[in-house]
Amino acid sequence: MSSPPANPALRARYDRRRAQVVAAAARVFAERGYHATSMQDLIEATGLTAGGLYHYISGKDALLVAICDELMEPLLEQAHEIVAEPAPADVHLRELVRAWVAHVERSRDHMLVFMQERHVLERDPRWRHVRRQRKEFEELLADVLERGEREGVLRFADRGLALRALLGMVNHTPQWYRPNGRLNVSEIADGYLDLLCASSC
Amino acid sequence: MSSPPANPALRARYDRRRAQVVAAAARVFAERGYHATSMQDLIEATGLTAGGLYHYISGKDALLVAICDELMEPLLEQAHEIVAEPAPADVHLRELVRAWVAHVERSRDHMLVFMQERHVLERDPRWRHVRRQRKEFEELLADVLERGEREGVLRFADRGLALRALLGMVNHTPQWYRPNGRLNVSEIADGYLDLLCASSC
DNA sequence: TCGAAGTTCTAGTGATCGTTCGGTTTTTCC
DNA sequence: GGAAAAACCGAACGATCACTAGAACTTCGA
Repeated sequence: MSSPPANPALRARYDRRRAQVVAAAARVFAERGYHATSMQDLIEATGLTAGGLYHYISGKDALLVAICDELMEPLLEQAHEIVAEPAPADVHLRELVRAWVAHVERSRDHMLVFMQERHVLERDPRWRHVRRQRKEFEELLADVLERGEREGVLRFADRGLALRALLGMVNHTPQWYRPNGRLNVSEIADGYLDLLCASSC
Repeated sequence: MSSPPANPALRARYDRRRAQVVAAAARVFAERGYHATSMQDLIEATGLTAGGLYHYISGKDALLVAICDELMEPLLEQAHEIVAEPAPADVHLRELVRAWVAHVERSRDHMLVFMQERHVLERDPRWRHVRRQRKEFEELLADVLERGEREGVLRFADRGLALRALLGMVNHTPQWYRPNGRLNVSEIADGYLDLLCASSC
């Protein structure tokens, strides 16, 4: 991989092209899996050749990191904005889940890759920051659930299990969600919330 | 791979050894992922050598199929026994989820592999029967939910979404479940059911 | 129009992949 | 104890893997 161009205008074009490469990689990784995808597959998906592809990335694993970053950074930023607003915990929870499920629509491939290659990310020390992002999001959720009970606006038979169930439900969504399906993303998010706190909120 | 011994006693020993090989493969696949695991990894995990390993399996993919079969066949059998008993649908559902979650404890590695390599199984025509088994189990669950509403013992805001949520919750369980953890498998199963039908059963 | 910067291509590299096969050791059974 | 069956070994095989070097082409500013 060469360094990106210094000229700002050219840099913008470089970034745009690189984003196309990452998006194509996300599509193929989501379909075939990261390890099952060869550079040849990526070459065909991008329309480039080997050398051209390596002009934009340092290696196959850099693509995986880029995909995870593109997923988690905007989600985390959005999440922090939500909980920064003064509001009761149940409102925060609803907005968090809606933003999260909305990501299924916006970045379905990214989420599928992130879930599918979880074990890769969990083990490699190079990808500690991806692990930290996931952990940060889950802790943010856990805090909201805990605060909800303290504020009296949420109640769970078992808060820990409720968190795990929520993570399971939402993270499983990209496996079956189809655009123009029967339910849109806010209906799905609200449906999950109804299940999670049918007895409280 | 050579054919298994004809002699029944020797055949039993052969099968036992082969089961050990499959179990070792499940452990490594669950940790590293199917494609990321090399035959060298499996050789080290089994304590055999390349030739010895291929005495029991026809190839790497046969191990994946064996793992999925070991998971789905007993689960499906158990599920059919449960719904064959005369009982209301809510009872069937509870027993189904309990049996299912119990599989997390019994075959955690198998479940992790089955979930992680879902995309492999979904695409390859050789593994149609594994897909059919998964589909059969999900349809069995769907039938119980539908019957529960018809019988008036279950009620869901959205039955389709409830099924998807249940699949997400349970299939996500092996990601966080630890033996000797705070909750045992029936507590987990009942917790899921409380979430799923807090307003009905 | 010319040189520089940026982009893409071609033709490979060594390493590692899953797998094979002839041979050796161990076990079984009469 | 001896022959046959079974279990296991390990040095290879060809294929494919991720990746690279260097040249060719394109785009851009002056």
